[in-house]
Amino acid sequence: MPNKNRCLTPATDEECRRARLSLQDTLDVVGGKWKLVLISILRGGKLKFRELSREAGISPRILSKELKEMEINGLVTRTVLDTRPIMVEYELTPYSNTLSEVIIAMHEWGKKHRQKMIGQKS
Amino acid sequence: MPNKNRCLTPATDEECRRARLSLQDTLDVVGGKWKLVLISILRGGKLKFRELSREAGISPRILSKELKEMEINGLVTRTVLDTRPIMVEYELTPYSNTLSEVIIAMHEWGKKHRQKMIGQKS
DNA sequence: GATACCAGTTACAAAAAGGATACTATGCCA
DNA sequence: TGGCATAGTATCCTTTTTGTAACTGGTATC
Repeated sequence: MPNKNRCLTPATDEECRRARLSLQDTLDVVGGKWKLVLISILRGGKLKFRELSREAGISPRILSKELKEMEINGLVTRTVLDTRPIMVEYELTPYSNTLSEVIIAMHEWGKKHRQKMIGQKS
Repeated sequence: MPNKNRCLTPATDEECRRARLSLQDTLDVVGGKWKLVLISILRGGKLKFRELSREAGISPRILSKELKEMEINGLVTRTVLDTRPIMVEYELTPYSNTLSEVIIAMHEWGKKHRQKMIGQKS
């Protein structure tokens, strides 16, 4: 029996609207081209600004902007090291681990999708 | 003992690179402002062009473009109904269900993140 | 014939994102 | 003093994305 409202999991239109808002909240925080990629990279351990820039292939200007936003949202910490020359380490916060499921789900899907695409070629 | 490579789950740098590529593949297909939102809406059942436009609050121009890309990627089907005036229904494909985990993970995270943000206000 | 509905498209404008390059400031080393 | 490395910033420009408004074409209705 088909359901009248616009969602499967939620029971009411109101819950449905809220579910969509949640999705959009997530997209506001980790949407865009870089944030999830940066988190994915940092899951391997803290990195310095330059290293991160090289690793991700992202220009310093954009990287700086992304990291600031991620710091505001509590996803990374910024630590200035007392070295010469000064270096800055970026590290994921424990809170960022709550995104694991999202990232892993996207890893998995991308892998399967690529296999599907390759299969279709022949 | 800290690991030398840049990932936790994968064992080698090569696997790590591939994991990141998978993530980026996924972002290529469902990244951007609208695609996951549209899928989320369509999970409640097929909708006509206008309905979808109103429901998502997206202009016809963008909606048309997004739907074309999603059709190419095998995520939605487009069916012209023989009605006056002609209407077109968009429906998720079975393949799009493979994105469930991604969407649900993002729903959940957005919900929790919002609660965290509200908690921090006080 | 005027009006209204549907599914889009077209043309134009605005905004956001991204990239390249050069630059600041600090301090080491030779 | 000059050269190098670090972490960014500043400036300029191009590309991409998004939005608005008007419009096409087909059909029904008043």
